[in-house]
Amino acid sequence: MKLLRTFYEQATVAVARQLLGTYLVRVHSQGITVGKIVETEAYVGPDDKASHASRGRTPRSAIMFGPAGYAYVYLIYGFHHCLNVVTEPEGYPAAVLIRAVEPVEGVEVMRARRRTPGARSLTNGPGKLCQAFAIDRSFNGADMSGDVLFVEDRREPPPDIVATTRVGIDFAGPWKDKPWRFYIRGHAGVSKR
DNA sequence: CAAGAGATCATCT
DNA sequence: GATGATCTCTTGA
Repeated sequence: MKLLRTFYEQATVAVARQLLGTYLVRVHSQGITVGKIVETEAYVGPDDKASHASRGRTPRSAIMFGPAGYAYVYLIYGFHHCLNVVTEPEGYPAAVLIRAVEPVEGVEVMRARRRTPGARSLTNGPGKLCQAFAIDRSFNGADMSGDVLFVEDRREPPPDIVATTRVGIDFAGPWKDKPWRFYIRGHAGVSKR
């Protein structure tokens, strides 16, 4: 079953944890790609110094202030796109970054879009999975309850979750120590242990 | 296997 | 004008 707005309106950390073990689906004319979500990070509220929303509402961060269930996609380091889903009620800026998935369907399409053919490194990082799933800035603001990009809950038993600190945010002061990165314990598709 | 450099641009100051 | 919610390749052990 497809995850809808009511799911994403929950507390961000709860959404980040519950997304583990669900399936990211991308419908494209080249073929459908599906990946099991194995790693996420939560960016929570106006005070989280690691979050793009910590400097208030800007043209870029405005989407995080909006209603839940929409995609927030941005370009980082001039090269890579990162995919987030906006969470919590409208007016409260928060989102979940999808950091890694395990390729499930459409592996050949993913391989064609990626540089390295190594199956294990196709989608084990936020920039990598965006490339493999053909997700770019045109998806910023896209409705993730729609038919092109969405998440499916296939009702599997909940995974064993590891909570640890987020990656690449050393500048965030006390907020860098928040245990808001989550991944499935022991899973090979995680970007970093 | 680990560490480091370089690539490159939208966004905010 | 500075800087990143990263990735890949190269180097050296």
